[in-house]
Amino acid sequence: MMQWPDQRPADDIPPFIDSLNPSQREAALNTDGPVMIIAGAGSGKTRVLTYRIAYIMHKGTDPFNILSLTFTNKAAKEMRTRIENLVGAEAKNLWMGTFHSVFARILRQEADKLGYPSNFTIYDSDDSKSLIKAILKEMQIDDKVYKPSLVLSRISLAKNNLMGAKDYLNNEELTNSDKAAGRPKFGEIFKQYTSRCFKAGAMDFDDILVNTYYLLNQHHDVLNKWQHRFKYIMVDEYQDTNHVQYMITKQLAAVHQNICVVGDDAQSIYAFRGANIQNILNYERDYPEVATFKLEQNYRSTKNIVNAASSLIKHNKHQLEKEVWTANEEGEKIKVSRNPSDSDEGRRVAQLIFEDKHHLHLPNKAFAILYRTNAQSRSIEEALRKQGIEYRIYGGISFYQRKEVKDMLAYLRLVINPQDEEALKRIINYPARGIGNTTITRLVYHANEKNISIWDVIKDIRKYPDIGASSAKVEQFGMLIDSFRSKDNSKNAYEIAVDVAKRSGMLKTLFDDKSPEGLSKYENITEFLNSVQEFVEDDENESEKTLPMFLENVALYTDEDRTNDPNRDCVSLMTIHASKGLEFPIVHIVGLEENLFPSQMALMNRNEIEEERRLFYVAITRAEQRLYLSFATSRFRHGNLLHCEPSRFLQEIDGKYLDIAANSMQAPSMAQRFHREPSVSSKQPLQKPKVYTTPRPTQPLPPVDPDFTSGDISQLAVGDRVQHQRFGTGTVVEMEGGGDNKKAKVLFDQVGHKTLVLKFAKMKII
DNA sequence: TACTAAGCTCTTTTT
DNA sequence: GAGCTTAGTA
Repeated sequence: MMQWPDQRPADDIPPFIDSLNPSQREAALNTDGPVMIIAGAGSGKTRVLTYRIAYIMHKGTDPFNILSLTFTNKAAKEMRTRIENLVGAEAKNLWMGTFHSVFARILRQEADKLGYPSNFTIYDSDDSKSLIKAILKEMQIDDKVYKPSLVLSRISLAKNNLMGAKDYLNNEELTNSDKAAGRPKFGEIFKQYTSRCFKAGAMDFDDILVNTYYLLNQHHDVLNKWQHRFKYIMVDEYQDTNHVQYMITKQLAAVHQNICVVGDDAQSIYAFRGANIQNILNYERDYPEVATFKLEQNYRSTKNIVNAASSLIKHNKHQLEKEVWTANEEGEKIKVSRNPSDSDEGRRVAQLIFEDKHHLHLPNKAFAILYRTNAQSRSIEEALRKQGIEYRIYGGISFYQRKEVKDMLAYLRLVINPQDEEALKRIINYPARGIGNTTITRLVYHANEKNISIWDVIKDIRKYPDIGASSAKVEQFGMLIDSFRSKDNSKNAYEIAVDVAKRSGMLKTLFDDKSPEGLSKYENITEFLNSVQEFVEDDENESEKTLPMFLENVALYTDEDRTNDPNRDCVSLMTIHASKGLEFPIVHIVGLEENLFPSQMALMNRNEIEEERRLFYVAITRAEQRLYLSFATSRFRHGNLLHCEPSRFLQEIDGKYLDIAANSMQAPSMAQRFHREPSVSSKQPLQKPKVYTTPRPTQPLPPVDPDFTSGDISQLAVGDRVQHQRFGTGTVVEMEGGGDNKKAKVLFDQVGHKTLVLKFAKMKII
C-alpha cells in the first residue's frame, strides 16, 4: 500500500477519526486529488466514506460543495444519518443520493436548455416497454421477432454508451449486424422511441444520465457552474458505474480533481445493466497521479465465511489483486443442505430460523434469506407463514407498482404533464367512460399524422370528424383533466390527489367492488393518499412539497414497500442484488441449483459466469456469524416440475469450510455429495442446458385420453387417491365449495399441495 | 363497448 | 404461474 506522509497538524484531526484503523484512516484523511479505495467485503467502506465526508466538512468545506453518489437510496440515507451523527444538522445540505436522483435534480433546473419542460415525466421500465409495444404495433412490426424487452435493452445499451438514435443509424457496423441478424429495423424503432419520449416530455432512466451528459457537454456555462460547485466528489460502488456515469463524473471532477471512488471489483454485479468493470480496472490509467488504498481487513464475518468466499472468488480470472482477511473468530462451518423439493427447502429454512432464534435468542431481523430470482420467494413465504415467523420482502412488486396505484399516479402525471402519452393511454378509459380501443387507435393515428401529442388531438377533438359519437366523451375527459390542472397552483399535492381520486371516479369504482381484490385495491388507494399526505407534511428534508417532487420521489425512490411498518421485527427476504451493502448475523442462501444460480440466462448470453460467481460472493459475504446454503433436487418452476442438479458453485468452495451432512433430510454420503458431470469450464461454449420435466403435457397434445378429460368427478371425496395429468399422483385432503365452484385440495406426492377446481381439473380417481 | 373464459407465451438481476 | 391475446357473448 502507498504510504502518505501526514502533513496536517495533529490538532486539526477531529477525534472521531481515531476509531479508524490505519488503512481506513489514510483513506479518510487523504481528501485532495484523485483517490481510489479498493474495499473488500465487510471492510468498513461506508464508515470510511462517512468519516471522510465528515472530515472534509470539519476542515471547512460547505456541504453544499460536496457531492456523494451511491447506487441505492438506502445507502444514501444511511450515510446521511451517519454523517449527521458526526457533524450535526449541517449534513442535510450535502448533495447526496443516487446517480439518478441527483442528476434528475440538476436536470429539473436546466431542462429548458435541452428543450424539455422542467416538469418532465420520468418513465419507468413499464412505461418504456409499453411505449415500445405501441410503436411496434404502429409500425406493423412483429413483436415476436422484435421482442420489446430485447429492443429496450438494445436501446438502453446504446444510450449508456452515449449513442443516440442518429448515431445508431449512421453506424454501419451496428446496422449491418442488425441486418445480418434479421432485425434491420432496430435503428428506426430507436428513433421513434426517442422522438415519442421527447414529444411526451418524458425521460426514461437512461435519459436522466444521458441528458445530464449532453447538458454538461453542450452548455459550457452549465458545466462551469456545476464543476465549480462540486469541490469534492465521492462515488460509492464504483465497480457498478457504466460509461455515461463515468463520463459525467469525469467532467464534473475536471476542475477540482478531488474525486474519490470506492469499490470492489469482486462485487460488480450489474454488467447486465451496462456497468463497466473496466471503469475500476482502468482508474489508475485515467488518473496517473491517483492515490490507491486497499481495505482488506474484514470486520463483518467469521474466518470460515471469509475464507469460503475467497476460495470461491479465486475461480474468477479477471480481478484486482487483493487478499481479504479477518481477525474475527474461526466460527462454524457453512451448513449445506439438500432437499427433495422447493417446498421442503422452504420448510427447512423456516424450521432452522425457528431453532436458531430460540437457541441463540435472536430477533427476526437478525436473519436474511437470499435468492437469485424474485419468483423464489413464494415457497419460502408459505413456510414462514406456517411457522408463524414474521417476514418482509424487499424489492419484488413494490407498492407503487400495483395496478391501482399506478392508475392514480397516471392521473397525477397527467395533471403535471398532459403530454405524457403513457399516462394518458393508461387512464383515458379507466374507470370505463366509453372510450374504446377503436377511438384510442384513431386518436393515436391523428397524433402521429400531425406529429403532435395525443393530448393536443383531444384538445381539438372537433376537428376530427371520424371520432364520431365518442368525441363528446373524449371532450369530457379532456375537461376532467383540465379541471384537475386548474387547481395546480392553489392546492398542494395531497389536495390534488384527493380531488383526483374522487372526481375521476376511481375511488367510487373500487369502493363498489366488494370482491376481496376490490377491497384491497380500495385500501391501497387510501394508503396511497396517506403517503401523499405524509410527503406533504414531512418536514424532514427541506425540498419543496410540490406534486412534481412527489412524483419524482415515487419514480426514483423504489426503496420500501409502504404497507410495511418499518418497526416490525421481520426476517428479511430479498434477491442477492438487493442485499448488496447489507449485513445480517445469520444468512440463508437458497436455490443453489445449476441453471437457477448460476442462471441459465446468464450462461447462455455472454460469458457471464464470472458475474454470477461474484453474485454468489456478495451473498456469502452478507453473513456475520452463520451461513446456510441449500438446494432442492426438484423444483416447481413455471408450472413444471424440474429436476435440478446442485450448483457448480457449491463444488468451487473449498470443502473444508463446509458442513455437508448437517441437517440434511436425506443426508448424502460424501461420495454422492454433489454428484454431477464434471463442471463446464467458463471458457467452453455452453450448450443449452438439459431441462428435465416430469409429467408434462407433450407438445402436440396427445389424443384426448377420456380418463383425463376435465369434468364431473362429483363423487370425489377426502382420502381418495387421484392421478393428475401434470402433477402426477396424490391424495385428496380437503373438499371445498359447491356446484361449479367445487374444489379439491390435493397433496401430490411430487409437488405438494394444489387446489384444483373440479370442473377444469384434468384428473381421475385411481 | 364491456366482460369473460380459454389459450398462448415467457420465463434474471434493477436505477 | 402470471400476463396477455383472442373469441364469443351480453
